[in-house]
Amino acid sequence: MDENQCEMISGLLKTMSHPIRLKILCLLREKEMTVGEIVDEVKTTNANISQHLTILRNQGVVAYRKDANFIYNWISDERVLELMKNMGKLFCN
Amino acid sequence: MDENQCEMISGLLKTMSHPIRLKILCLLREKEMTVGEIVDEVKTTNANISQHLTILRNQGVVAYRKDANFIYNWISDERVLELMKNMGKLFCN
DNA sequence: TTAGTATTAAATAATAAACTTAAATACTGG
DNA sequence: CCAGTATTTAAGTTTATTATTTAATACTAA
Repeated sequence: MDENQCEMISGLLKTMSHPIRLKILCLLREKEMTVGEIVDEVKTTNANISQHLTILRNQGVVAYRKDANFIYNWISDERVLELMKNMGKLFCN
Repeated sequence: MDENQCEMISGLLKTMSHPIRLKILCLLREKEMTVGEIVDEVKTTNANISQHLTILRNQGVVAYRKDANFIYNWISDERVLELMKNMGKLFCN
């Protein structure tokens, strides 16, 4: 883990470390979800979720597609999925 | 990963996500180090390192022992070591 | 085209985290 | 005890992050 990799990973961890964003990633582990569905699961405003989704997208963790009025989101980085799985094993047993 | 676990893990990730703190954890993977040795490796002030070490200790990630004038630090949470190893595998190959 | 739903954007306000500096504490060896 | 080294603490300032509010955009169905 050299200097650049350290920077890169700390950026990723920062993105993942907000409770709302981690919750979103948890939800998206199973299946893709629309913004509205996420709002229903996470206790905050629509605008707030939208902002957190923007951060996740900018980090390259979440991708999205449009369909009619809805925007579907999913975890686009396979490594992040693996990392979540590993954290689950280590800290949730 | 329930609500509480989510909170707990996001706290841990937040602690790990600062570049200086992640660097410190990287250094401590190999062996325990004194504060001064860490300062020599990381480009910032003594006080700054001390503050970051306090955060790592409060999170329960790093433990320390005193020996004469020196304070030796090491990673006390085996799961964090595992997590670092996993991140290395996923993002540094 | 209009009303309605879903989502984003922009600006501000509130909160938290970080760095800097200077002073304090803790220990050692003489 | 004193001088020197290692480390921490506290206070102040700066910077970054988060939440809130309001307005805007994009699409759909009637």
